[in-house]
Amino acid sequence: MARSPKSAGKGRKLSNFLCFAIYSANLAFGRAYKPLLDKVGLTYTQYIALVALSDEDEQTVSALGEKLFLESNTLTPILKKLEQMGLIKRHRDPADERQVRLSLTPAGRKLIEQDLGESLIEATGLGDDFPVVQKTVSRLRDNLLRATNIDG
Amino acid sequence: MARSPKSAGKGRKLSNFLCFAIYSANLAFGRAYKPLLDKVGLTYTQYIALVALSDEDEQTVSALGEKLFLESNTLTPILKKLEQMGLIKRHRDPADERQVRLSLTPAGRKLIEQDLGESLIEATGLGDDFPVVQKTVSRLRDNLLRATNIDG
DNA sequence: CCCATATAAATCGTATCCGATTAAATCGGA
DNA sequence: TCCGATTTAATCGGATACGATTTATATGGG
Repeated sequence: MARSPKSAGKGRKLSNFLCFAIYSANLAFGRAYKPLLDKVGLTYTQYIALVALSDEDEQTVSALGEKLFLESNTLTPILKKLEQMGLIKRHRDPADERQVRLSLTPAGRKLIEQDLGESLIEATGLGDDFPVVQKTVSRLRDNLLRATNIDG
Repeated sequence: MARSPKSAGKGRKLSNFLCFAIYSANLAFGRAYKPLLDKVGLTYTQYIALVALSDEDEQTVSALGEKLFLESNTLTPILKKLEQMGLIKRHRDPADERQVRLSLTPAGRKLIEQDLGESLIEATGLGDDFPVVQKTVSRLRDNLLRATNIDG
């Protein structure tokens, strides 16, 4: 919850914390997606996982985790649910039985191709700044993770 | 997970989704704070709640919820934990027994005044852009919530 | 005064996150 | 070859989020 360097003295206010802006913006995105995702019976995280899986067939759980910044403890239950819903297939890699390979089913691919959330671009109110903000926040994330892993 | 308007055709890639940038940046902040907060025995959300409580004494749960964009279903367990740790006091308002009033204890205030997370400002790698990004993301959040509540 | 309505907080069930541990499979050096 | 170290998922427990419901209190019209 690092604060703005500007507010040095007393103002320990939430509104000056970048981490709170990110935290609350994440909640807001989840709520904005909710009505859209309810229609197809997906949660926010399930949808993000599906998008990442649409990128490439036969990914392992670890590879998916690297894209999503998550690990098997979080992903395994979500992936089992997606499989149970008929949106993905999971199977052990015959060449290395430790790994589980993941692929979208036709139903899963069809769902992703609907481009849910396209309608939310306008709701961000960012206009032409949209790609700039996206890149800035991604860089912020990468910087934080790098700093955390070096001296954490 | 609204995508950049630029990537119209095939690129349904996670890296083009603003909501994923926010989602993953939030995870990154949580991980960056973890070692700092572990030292004082707090979780990320508990810390955010404490900062919001330091703003004003005798807030109600609802008022705190408006600042944090959370409701009593999420806050009550967190507040009970903070009380149990001796960092806040909770008591029913005698003038309206439905409401619970919240205040930091001296221990709670002392903890907040340590300015944990100050060290993370540099880790964001944003430099002078820090306050700009903070305001942009806050505006994004407010726009999303407004759009969600109007036609959601 | 009485009760229907409204409001505030708490409770409950489901779905994430995450640290720590476990189980199974693979790998590598003696 | 054999066994310890490593790797990959999965499991488990604690702490959020959140929709839906419940409980307790307050309010207002008749």
